[in-house]
Amino acid sequence: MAQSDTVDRILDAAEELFAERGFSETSLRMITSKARVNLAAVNYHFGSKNALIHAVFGRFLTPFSATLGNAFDELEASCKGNPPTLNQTLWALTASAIRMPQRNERGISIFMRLLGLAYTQSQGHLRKFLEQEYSQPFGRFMGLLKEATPELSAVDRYWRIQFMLGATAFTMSSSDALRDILRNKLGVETTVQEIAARLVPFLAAGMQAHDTVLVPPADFKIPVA
Amino acid sequence: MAQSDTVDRILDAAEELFAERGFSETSLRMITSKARVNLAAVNYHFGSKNALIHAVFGRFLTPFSATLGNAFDELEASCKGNPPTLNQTLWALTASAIRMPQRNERGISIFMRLLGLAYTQSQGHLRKFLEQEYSQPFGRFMGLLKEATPELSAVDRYWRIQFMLGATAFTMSSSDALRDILRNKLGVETTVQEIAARLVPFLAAGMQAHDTVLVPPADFKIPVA
DNA sequence: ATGTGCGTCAAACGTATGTTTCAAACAGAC
DNA sequence: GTCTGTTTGAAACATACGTTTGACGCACAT
Repeated sequence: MAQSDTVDRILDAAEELFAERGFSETSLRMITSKARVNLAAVNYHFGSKNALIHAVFGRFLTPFSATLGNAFDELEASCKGNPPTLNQTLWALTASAIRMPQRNERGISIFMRLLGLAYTQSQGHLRKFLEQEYSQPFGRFMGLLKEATPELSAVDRYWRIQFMLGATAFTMSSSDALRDILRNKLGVETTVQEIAARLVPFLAAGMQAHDTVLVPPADFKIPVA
Repeated sequence: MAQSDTVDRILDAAEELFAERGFSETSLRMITSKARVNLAAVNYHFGSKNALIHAVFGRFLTPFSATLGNAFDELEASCKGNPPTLNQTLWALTASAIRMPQRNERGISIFMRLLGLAYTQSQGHLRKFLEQEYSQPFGRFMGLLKEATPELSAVDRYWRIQFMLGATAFTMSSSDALRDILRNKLGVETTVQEIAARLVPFLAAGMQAHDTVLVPPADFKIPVA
């Protein structure tokens, strides 16, 4: 019943509202009234709205990057010197995300949506915070991708990684809405696990595509690598 | 020197600022001062900020959807009854986007970034506007995709289309920044055409991936379709 | 010349935001 | 019980926002 109650209630409410509506579109008054907490509590406990945003990310990103590090350790150990394959690397990441202890059943959606927003919304302070706080696991993931796709040129790999990030961040950032559409249109229920299970093969196939350019329009200049 | 000047200056400034910073993060005062126009001009000419956002989209989406319609017409005519292939369909879309008359050299980047924002930011009014205004070309594109991938289940196709949209919108929406990084890191210059030439094979390969799930972690439940 | 309609302008409106203030309530140590 | 540092409470702060207002200037038809 000490501070923890207020702090956690604020973080819970903020997390949910940010995921629903974005950062600029969520006011402190929405957060504090959802958390049933006084308005001043946010600035008292966190200092500012931006610091609250950082705290929301830190709360799940710190344990996640630890989990991810362990997953990569296990993966590399089980490969005994050989570099992990692309599929293994992607699955290690995906499984780590999905296995994170959830505060509630929507935890994974919220997690993903927040990451997507972080990447998409141009909140400069957030990107800076994430870069200097979590560059290590990100760099390790990149290194594994490089080892898993030695046949790609650096430029090709760079762009394809961007494509993967895009497909993932974008899909996850609106996964709730997309699930709703699918339910109404085809009457199908979908879990985040199922989305991930469909996403990984898509990414792997794209990452390993042969670079042949098929049937471009006649007047469309194909650049040479 | 009539109204057109003011209206277009507002649209130009708004387009650029929206693409840079998003919708909520761009105030009317930023727009009008960049356009060197009186604050009240926006509400006078457009009625509201939301209507201005719609106008920005309409200005390039209306000619684009016409161009795209023609491209699809040509493509279907050249196929004489056979449905166009996935590659042909993707190239028709890509080439139409690239061939659009540009207001300046960054036109295509701005175009793509705005589309990405429209998809990502939870601006309800924008989504509604786009749906009721441009559902026809979008639906036609979806139909072509369906004919080009008859082997996919409806659910698989739905998700893979979302993945494609994500990779495209996301990459294009930050293509300026990504190009800068590539220039600084590898000393390589990149055009939007080159990005497209790399993106299309990636998308096509992902779209046609075999749905085999390789090397999932032992305790990761693979959902069955 | 004169009135009419359209576009511009500076100023203000009401509302909502993030943040600050300061008194009251509370905890635990002595 | 009293003191001390921490946490809450209601209220106000200054600022920024989208929008509205009414006066003003200017073209052009009468």
